[in-house]
Amino acid sequence: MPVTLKELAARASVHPSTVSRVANRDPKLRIAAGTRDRIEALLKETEYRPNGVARGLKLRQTFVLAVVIPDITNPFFAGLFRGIEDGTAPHGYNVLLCNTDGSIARQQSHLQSLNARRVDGVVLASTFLNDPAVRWLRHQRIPYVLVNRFSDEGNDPFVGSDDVAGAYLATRHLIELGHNRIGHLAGQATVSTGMLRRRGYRAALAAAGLAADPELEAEAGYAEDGGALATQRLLSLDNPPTAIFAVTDMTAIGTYAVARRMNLRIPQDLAIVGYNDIPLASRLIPGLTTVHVPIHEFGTAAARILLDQVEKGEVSPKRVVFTPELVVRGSTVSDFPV
Amino acid sequence: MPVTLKELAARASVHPSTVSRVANRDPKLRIAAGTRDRIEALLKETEYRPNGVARGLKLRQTFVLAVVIPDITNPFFAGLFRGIEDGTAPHGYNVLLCNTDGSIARQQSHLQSLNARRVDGVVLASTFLNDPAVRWLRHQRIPYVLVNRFSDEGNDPFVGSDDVAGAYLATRHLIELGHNRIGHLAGQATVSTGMLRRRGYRAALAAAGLAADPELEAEAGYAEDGGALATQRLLSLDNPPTAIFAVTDMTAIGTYAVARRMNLRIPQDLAIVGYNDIPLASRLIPGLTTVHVPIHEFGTAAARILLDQVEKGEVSPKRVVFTPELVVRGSTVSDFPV
DNA sequence: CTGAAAGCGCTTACAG
DNA sequence: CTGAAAGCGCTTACAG
Repeated sequence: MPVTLKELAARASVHPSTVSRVANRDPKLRIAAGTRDRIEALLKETEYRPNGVARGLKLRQTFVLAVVIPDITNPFFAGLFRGIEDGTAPHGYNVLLCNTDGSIARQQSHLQSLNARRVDGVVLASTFLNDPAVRWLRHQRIPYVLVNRFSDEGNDPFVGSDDVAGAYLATRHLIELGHNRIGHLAGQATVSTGMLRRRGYRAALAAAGLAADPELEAEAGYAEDGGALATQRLLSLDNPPTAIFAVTDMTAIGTYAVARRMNLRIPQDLAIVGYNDIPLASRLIPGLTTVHVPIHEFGTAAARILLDQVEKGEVSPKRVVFTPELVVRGSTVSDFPV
Repeated sequence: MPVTLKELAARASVHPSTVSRVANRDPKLRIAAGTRDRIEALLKETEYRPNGVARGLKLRQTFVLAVVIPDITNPFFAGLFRGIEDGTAPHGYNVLLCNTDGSIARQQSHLQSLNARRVDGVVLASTFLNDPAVRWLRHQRIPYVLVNRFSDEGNDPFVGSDDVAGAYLATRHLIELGHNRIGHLAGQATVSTGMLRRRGYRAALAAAGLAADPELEAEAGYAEDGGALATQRLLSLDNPPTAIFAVTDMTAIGTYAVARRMNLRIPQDLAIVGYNDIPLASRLIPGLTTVHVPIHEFGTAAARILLDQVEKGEVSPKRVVFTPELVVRGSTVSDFPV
């Protein structure tokens, strides 16, 4: 058992409150130099650190935050987590990690548990459109920030990228390369990134005077498996696409797997563009052309917004929206240098 | 502010202790059926959940665990974390994630902070040989389990694989393919996996009657960068290796990058074997031959050991050591099917 | 200048 | 069968 304030007070023959004030360097504490020295020596000797649980109860602040994401094995979320940890650890916070696997039920059960633990704030990166969980967070007055995906247009603290613009860039790039049958591996229509990237894809087609063909849009989700299945569907069309824009890099990796199985050359037989620029994207062969977003900065920006709420009680929703950039690699341009 | 026991008690005209007993389904509580119904209705209506902080203070159990790892962006640790979460969430625990980036100082500062928070237990996957932090955990009587790496031979709760055997398998595989200049990208000598995999590598050479050449062992660490640098060193030898056994898959990925830059064909010009079989290994082109360990099971096994200590107070150190298996892919065998 | 007290929200051994 | 009390370990407004 670690030492308590009471024990220390007994050993120093002072009141526990005095030890507490010395330990917390209370600036308005006037105390005899000898007493202070005695207490400080004791503090050092015993390596006293206040019990965080008791402190949390009294102060109504736990210095614990939580990150709720679909899946940490997706490199996007691993990078995001690092950004959040890097942004909050210097301020004395620890971070709980909760994976939902995209399940609404698991998300809600995690949030309830986090609320019972009185975490100081939540980073939510697994939200979907019109998410009741977000209303619930608001209602419970739990500080939160949404990352990457939003729930309702405009009203929540949010960090993300301009998904329409990013998808537009990706699609226009393929058009400029001469493709006119461009498939889209779409995210879920119930998720903002899915909806907006699809919108950007369509907008780029329209701007180029290409007709939108519903057959070329295949719901694929955000993981490799879904990407592979949807790719197969697109490639088995009578008039298959020559290029694919995938809603995320992980989805695009599913396309790589199918292309390989079918002996299709990338990009000669099938060009591919992803989204996010996870570290893995540049390691694929050929490298994956993708829309770069600053993943780590998503995390640090979210950390800042959350800490502003927790520590300064800022109420006004803040939004940080990064401008995405196209990164061209070998999956769209065949003579791309290694 | 969430509702408290006291408020509920006032509304139900009973004592808070009675509400507490109903909420906790105290089996030895005798109570008038009407009173119980009234209280239960209130509990449901208000969605009462006891304040976890207060509960933790009273019960001396927080239902919070912590995972300390080098870096969550390394897929090995992401998979490990999922195993731990999957093994502990059903029991009502949440898990704090702490990254050390291999820094001893950060590891120690994290552990101190976790101790102050009174986490119920710690999974430590960032330990090195003779780690004072492990002695400290023992001394503080914080339940813990080491994963993948151990600190002192034999005495701590531990989950890992037989590193010597795994490295032996990897090296023997290269020998059987006819290689006799086999380089080793070694982990740190201060980390058990580094030490033991090097030992297995040497043992396989010796068993085949091949002389160990110190020049062929290059300290590379556990990340891509170190792997790339060490590979360059090996390949610039007068008599460079024709094959490389890397201490981890991530290290091996550094070798891929160098091979690509130098226009070396894998495996014809340079064969490569990794360790861990992270999901990425099979996605590389060619696929990475590697030593498979059950990453997710590392996590669930560690969870079980930790929970046994926390909930049953088991003291005897438990060790779970998995037998690694070689997975052959295209990085060592050129006609390996896709 | 320092101490005593109250209280954060629970749980549970003890009374009645 | 239910209630009252103590106490987990802190912090801080208030007394003296």
